[in-house]
Amino acid sequence: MTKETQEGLTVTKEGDFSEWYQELITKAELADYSSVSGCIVFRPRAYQIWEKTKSVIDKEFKKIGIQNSYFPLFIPKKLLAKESKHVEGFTPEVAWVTHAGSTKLNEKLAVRPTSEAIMYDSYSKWIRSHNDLPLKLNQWNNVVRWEFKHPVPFLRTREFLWNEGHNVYSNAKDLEKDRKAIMKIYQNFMKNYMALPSLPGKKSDKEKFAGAEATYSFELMLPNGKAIQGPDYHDDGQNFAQAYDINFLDKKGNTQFAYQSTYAITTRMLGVMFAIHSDNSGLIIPPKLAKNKVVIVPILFDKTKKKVLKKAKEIEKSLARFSPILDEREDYTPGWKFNEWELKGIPIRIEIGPKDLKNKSVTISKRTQPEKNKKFQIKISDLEEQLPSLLDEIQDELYKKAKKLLDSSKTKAKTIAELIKAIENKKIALAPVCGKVECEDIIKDKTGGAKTLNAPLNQKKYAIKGKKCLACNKKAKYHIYIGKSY
RNA sequence: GGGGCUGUGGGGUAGCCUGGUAGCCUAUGAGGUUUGGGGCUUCAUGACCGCGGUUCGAAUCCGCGCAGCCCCA
Repeated sequence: MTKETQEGLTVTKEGDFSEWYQELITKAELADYSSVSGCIVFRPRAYQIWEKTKSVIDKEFKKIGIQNSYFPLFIPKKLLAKESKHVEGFTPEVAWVTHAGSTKLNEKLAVRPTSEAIMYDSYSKWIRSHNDLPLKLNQWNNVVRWEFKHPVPFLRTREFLWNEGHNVYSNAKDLEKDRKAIMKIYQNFMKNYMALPSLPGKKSDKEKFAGAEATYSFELMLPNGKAIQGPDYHDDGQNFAQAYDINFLDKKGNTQFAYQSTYAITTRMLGVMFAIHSDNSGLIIPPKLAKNKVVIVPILFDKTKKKVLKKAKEIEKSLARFSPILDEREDYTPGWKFNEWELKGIPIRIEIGPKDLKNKSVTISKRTQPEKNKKFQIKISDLEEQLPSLLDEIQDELYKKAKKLLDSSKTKAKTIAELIKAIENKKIALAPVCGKVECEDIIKDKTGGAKTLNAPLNQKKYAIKGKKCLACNKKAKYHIYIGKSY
């Protein structure tokens, strides 16, 4: 039980989204600013969600043969420089270690912005024959990218936590299967645990990962009309294998370069989830990710205190599998406690007072409907049995609400004028493009900063024949979502 | 990359223009009274971002630094 208490939020989600988000994060005790600019403290309430995220996804990874490992935090300069596009992509935001004490290092060390360079150095030693493949290694770690845009807790931090998976195959076909399996794991996690719908798709050449052949991503929609990228998957083809000399002897005795993939989900997703689900009373988290699914608030009057408290403790015990919090503090009024636990996002509140005792029931309030007139009664004898379906109901409501937000944000644009209008309306638009980098620059310029998000994977659904690129008016090659992005 | 604004107890603010006692709300600790949607009350704790300058005297004026926010590219 926390000892700290907090005031509620002072601005609304609709009125001032960024101020609301900042207050939500600090007042619900999810994160705090640290003395290092751009680096936050992940407080227990947020970190436990990350732990759950890790454990769910980790289990799925292991089912398809991905093993965990750990590689050094530091990367020698010469290793990082091996793949030219890769190093170009990251150079501006790499933090360097140049000294040990007062001694200057012979070769400066990068703090990993991602671990391709250090991992593939080992991979090239380990992989000799087709019998060594596939190799599927993951690490749950931290990386540092010294961005200069202003940092936002979870959404843009200079140090963040993630999984970085790096798989190696002997052929492109296996890589394709790999992509489908991994994207499914991410998508299922977002949908079933985070209660978040997302748009899977392929990035344009301009927006793809530095060094990759192709990048696949899940795009989500924040309540302020900005798209944000969720987990991603990179098809590296043979690019890194060539740069880091990862080759093997195939069955016929020929030397071949390996095919590789990298994939990640980061702590940014926590921020996306907090932002999408929460309301003006504070944090809302899906029950499946909430550690304490229930809070019990006893209503204590002098005369009935003992009886009420005794029953409350019985209930606490019987609901142990939901990790209930029993808020017995006597120096706070029930109203205070209601507000506080709403701010902190406990999915279900159980009130028990003398009136409830008489009826052998408790008063229930769902976090998704905090209004006083939405409370209802449940018999104490039915409570344990009914809680799971109540929790499912909340999980479901959250998903549906998020789906509505996403669906209502989507539109289509055939011309640049339509696109400009869509962007002004804070929407993302599916538009036909030719795929040239210059056209993306035109789009960015004319829309005041919108960029391509990703192209739906099922392109057949959107006939491209006869359509023209909305930037250059030449033949379009595919449809892609365009919007302002975080 | 360019421009603007702001740093006051743990959080939010007043005071700054016009230099002289740092006020309020909240939180925290102890007590009393209360308790079905942020109750009342007593006492206590706790702050001028850093460095330098001007001055008898600086939160206040000036310079530099650091940090944060906003707008534009």
